[in-house]
Amino acid sequence: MDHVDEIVIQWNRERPDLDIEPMALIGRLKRLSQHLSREMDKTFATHGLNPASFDVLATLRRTGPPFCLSPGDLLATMMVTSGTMTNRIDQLEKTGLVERIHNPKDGRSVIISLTDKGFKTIDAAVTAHVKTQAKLTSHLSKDEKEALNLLLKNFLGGFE
Amino acid sequence: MDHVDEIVIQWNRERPDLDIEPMALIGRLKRLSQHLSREMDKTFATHGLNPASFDVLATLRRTGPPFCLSPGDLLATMMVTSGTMTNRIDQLEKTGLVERIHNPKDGRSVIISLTDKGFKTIDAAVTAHVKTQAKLTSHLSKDEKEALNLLLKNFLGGFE
DNA sequence: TTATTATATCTTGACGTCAAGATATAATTT
DNA sequence: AAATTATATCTTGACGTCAAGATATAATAA
Repeated sequence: MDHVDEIVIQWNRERPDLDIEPMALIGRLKRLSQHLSREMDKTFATHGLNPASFDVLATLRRTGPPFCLSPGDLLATMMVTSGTMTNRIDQLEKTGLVERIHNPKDGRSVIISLTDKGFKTIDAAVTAHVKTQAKLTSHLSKDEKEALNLLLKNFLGGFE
Repeated sequence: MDHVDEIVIQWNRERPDLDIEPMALIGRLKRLSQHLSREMDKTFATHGLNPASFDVLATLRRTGPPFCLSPGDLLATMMVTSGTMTNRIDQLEKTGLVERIHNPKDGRSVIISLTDKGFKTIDAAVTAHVKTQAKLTSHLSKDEKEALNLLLKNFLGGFE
C-alpha cells in the first residue's frame, strides 16, 4: 500500500469509469525517477557539478580521445533544445571545464573540448556516480534488475 | 541496440574499471520518464494546463467532495517545496480554477477549494489524460505491464 | 554570379522550481 | 502574562529549461 495505491483507490471511488492502471504504472515510474535523480544530484554537487554539466562532461569523456564533440553532436544524445545546450556550454566554459574551439574550415561550427581540469573532474565524478547508482539499485536482486532492465528497454523502444 | 547500449559500450571501453549496469537501468528509467512526460504534457496543454496545475487540480478532484485541501496537505502528496506550492496556487487562483478560503479559526491556515470551472476543467482533462496514458502503455502486453508495475513498486518502496 | 535554401549555433523572454529565510499566527512553557 | 517554540504559508533571488526566432556561414540552384 504505497502512495500510488492510495491515488488509485481515490480515482476508483471518484471516477469509476476510468481505467487508471496505466496511471499507476507511469506514476511509479515518474516518482521513482525523481527519487533517483535527487540522490544522484547530491553526488554531482559534491564535485561542483549539476546534472546538466555532468551530462555534457560525461558525454565528452566517454567518447574517448580526443574528448571533443560539436554542440550538434551533444544535442543529438541529450533530450534538450539548442538554447539549453548553448547555456550549458557557456557555464562549463566559464568554469574552465571545456573549451570552444572554432573550426577554421567552417565558420558556423565549433568543437567542444574537455580541458585537463574537465577530464579530472568528470573522472572523479563518474566514479562516485557509479557508486551512488550501485547503492540506489541495491534494493533489487540481480534477477529483478535484469528483468526490470529488459522491460524498460522494450518500453523505451516504442519511443526511440 | 538502443541509445543506452551505446553509452554502455563507450564506458566499458573508456572506464573498464566501472560496473555501469546500474547506469543502464537508471538511464532507461529516466529517459522513459522524460518521453512519457512530454507526451502527457501535450494532453494537459490542450486543456489549458501544465503538469503543475494538472497535478494540483487532480489531487483536489480525487479527494472527493468537498474538493478542498490545505496547501500543506497538497505539499504532502507532491514532491515540491512550499514556495513551489504557493506559486502553483497563485496561478490557479488567477485563472479561477481554485479559490483560497481563509480559516477564521486559524489565521495561518488556508483551504484550497476547486471552483466549478476547476472541476469541469480537471474532469475533462483527466479523461483525456487516461486515454493518453493507455496509448503510451499500449506497446506492453498485459503481463509486461503487471510485471513492470510490480518491479517498480518494489523499487519505489525503498524510497518512501 | 546572384539568389535561395540548408546548416550550426546563439539570443531573448518567459516559466516552473528550489533553497533559504521572512512573516504571521497558534500553542506551550516559564 | 510574557517569552519561547512550533506551525502554516509566503517571499525573494537564482537557476535550468524551453519555444521561437535571430545571426552567420555554407551549399546549391537559377
